Amino acid sequence: MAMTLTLDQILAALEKTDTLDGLQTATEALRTFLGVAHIVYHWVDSAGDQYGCGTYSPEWRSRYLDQNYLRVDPVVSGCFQRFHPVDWKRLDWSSKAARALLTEAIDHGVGNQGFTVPIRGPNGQFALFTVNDNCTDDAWQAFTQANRRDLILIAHYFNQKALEFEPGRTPEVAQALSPREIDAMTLLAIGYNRAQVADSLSISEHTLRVYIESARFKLGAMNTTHAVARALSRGLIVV
Amino acid sequence: MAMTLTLDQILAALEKTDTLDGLQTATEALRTFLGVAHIVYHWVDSAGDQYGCGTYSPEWRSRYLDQNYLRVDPVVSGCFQRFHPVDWKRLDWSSKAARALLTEAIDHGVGNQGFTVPIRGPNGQFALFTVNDNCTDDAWQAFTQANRRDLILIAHYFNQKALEFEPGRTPEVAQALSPREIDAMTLLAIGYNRAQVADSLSISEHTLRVYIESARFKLGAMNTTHAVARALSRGLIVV
DNA sequence: TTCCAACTCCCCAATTATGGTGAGGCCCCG
DNA sequence: CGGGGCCTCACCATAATTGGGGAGTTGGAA
Repeated sequence: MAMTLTLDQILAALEKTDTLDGLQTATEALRTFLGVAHIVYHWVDSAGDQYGCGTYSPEWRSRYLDQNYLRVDPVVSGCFQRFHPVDWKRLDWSSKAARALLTEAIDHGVGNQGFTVPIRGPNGQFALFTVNDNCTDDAWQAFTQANRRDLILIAHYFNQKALEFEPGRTPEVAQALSPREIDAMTLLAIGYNRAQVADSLSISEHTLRVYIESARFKLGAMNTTHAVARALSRGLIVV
Repeated sequence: MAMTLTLDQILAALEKTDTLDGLQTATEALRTFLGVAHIVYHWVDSAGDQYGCGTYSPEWRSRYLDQNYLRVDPVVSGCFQRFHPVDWKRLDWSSKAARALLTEAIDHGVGNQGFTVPIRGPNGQFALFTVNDNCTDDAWQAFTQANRRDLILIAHYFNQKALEFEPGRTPEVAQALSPREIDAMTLLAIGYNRAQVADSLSISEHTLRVYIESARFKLGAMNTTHAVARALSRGLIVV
């Protein structure tokens, strides 16, 4: 079968997709198009849920979830700290857990080469788009250099599509924090206690409490630490 | 002068840029290349700091900063809640302040059409990449449709460059937390109090305290909330 | 104009977190 | 085989946070 698929066609197909299964199909098509072993789109959810579509074997996928490899995967933590796409070779595999993960992944047919594009959306949404293959370093570098831009674009479109499917993504957005609440959360996040925060904001500690409590309410948080964590992971404050 | 500039050349120039002025130059070149009135890259910092390079008039730029228009600009708030690029016409201009802003912007030569790409980086970094022009709706739609992908890519490269200039963005190598410390931080970040965390981990609350304190020490944090915030923003835990 | 959200201030009592100190067992690496 | 990090447990006293009340001002939106 001749290769007639183009990037344009794939992106157009993505735009027309109206089910999650559509993403799965697009992923398969993409693999053929790019000529790599695997393509994975992986949404790392703030609630610890994960959604992904891709071409990894079901065994590996469930193994990854069961073992909570998310916690030790250098691809996840490495990409979380970076903006630009990353070649797996450039990540930190020094920890034993990480090396064990890699070995096991290769055993599951993941391939020895990988390239992952981090993607971020509103409310601290974070996702990964990965391609990988089994080949030499040189071949892989040539591939990633040649396709870098397309991969960035594809990752972008995948995420856009995935966000459209996300249920209840919009309602939470409405609850923005007021300026004072943001101030309070920010100062708490940098380690100030209530007395220090109140002092920094030149308000009474009593007033501060009102802000903290209303922020907690808006964020659906059970306590201050929770509220700050949510504000952070939703990108409402930055430290 | 013939138009010989290509997207490749601009992106290559961006990659070679090694000063902030370089971004300014690239912005100007880009305007010529795309044939629009203005190009602006705008980094919106949560602390209220803003960095931008672009082709808006200095008057408008300082006016925008002085008046703290960031707080009322529908482009900013609208893009903050979206993942995909946005045409200014699709934003919410219903508030009086927003309409006043738009009128004033047009008076300052900003143009009646705009298209903005939101971009997000690690640690909640948020930036905008905007093109705008003075033309009809039809012409503008044709332009944005034709250049959408390039604009996404350019925005991406601009942000990558800008992040490289950011001081202290590649800070001390985050000291890793032990598995138990990660457990503790994670459970605290999802709102559990110490009793609940200890219960979840099936350890005594006394033991838990040891983890929290050692995590706090490793993270250089002043209190639990601070420690959780740091663990989150360093990507050591994902909530 | 009227309403609402945001900002500001206050008390009391109960609950929770923290600081300081100490100690035993386990496993890995040099 | 010893040092170091990790996991586990405990007490005491103090500091900090939280829950549940109530109340007045202001500025923008319907």
